[in-house]
Amino acid sequence: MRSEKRKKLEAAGWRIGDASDFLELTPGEAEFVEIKLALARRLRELREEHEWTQAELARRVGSSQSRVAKMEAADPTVSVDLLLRSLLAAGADRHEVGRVVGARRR
Amino acid sequence: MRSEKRKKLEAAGWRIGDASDFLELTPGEAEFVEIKLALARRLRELREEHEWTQAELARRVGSSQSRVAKMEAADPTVSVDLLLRSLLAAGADRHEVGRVVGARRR
DNA sequence: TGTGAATATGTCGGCTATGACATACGTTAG
DNA sequence: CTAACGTATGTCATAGCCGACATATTCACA
Repeated sequence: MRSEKRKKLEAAGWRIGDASDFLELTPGEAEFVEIKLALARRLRELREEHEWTQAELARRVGSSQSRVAKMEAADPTVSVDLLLRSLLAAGADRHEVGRVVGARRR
Repeated sequence: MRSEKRKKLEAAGWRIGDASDFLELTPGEAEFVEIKLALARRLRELREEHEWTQAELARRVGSSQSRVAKMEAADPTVSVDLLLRSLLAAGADRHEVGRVVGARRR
């Protein structure tokens, strides 16, 4: 499996091979990336709990299978807005989203 | 003061006078708007606690005074991404953001 | 092995959120 | 009153996210 560090850097919009491999994120940037990762993980969990395909979730959200795949991968082109809307469409409520955002590593 | 109902509709991207005055939001849409409003409220609180002007916060976020004003007003053109980044730049951590997102009316 | 379903990845035109700027409004002090 | 400061509102060009689509990859099962 790919390293957590690498995953976070890619979620932050970086690509391996960039000179930025050695750059650090500010605390705020790091927190932002972790929040996105947590939302993405929970989205996949919820989808699987419902036994929906990505295409099925996409239909419910009004999006596409490829974008759902990118959401679950915390792709840098995916906004928190879309992750949030998708989580809510997948049945999460405010309280659960807050729990996901605030939780330390699962 | 403007009614809460109206504030939510405007945050959802609607304008008074629209025929959509009578439309309802789906539960997910309503939750989404409430989350945005909660984040916006907390951002203003944090800024005021620091005794920063909107311009000062804008400088720290890398944005502009007008956009900070729009954030705090939960303007429909501001993303949750930007609200999140701003909250983190204002000193909130993951846990606090989660608390804000998940909390019922303040 | 092959074959189909699910998921991942890459790309693209269109739309939207963005920072910047101008300017209006509100408040407080002189 | 006026001036200074903070905040609100409107507009604009551009960057970035969007759904959609094509295609590659992975997986399950026979």
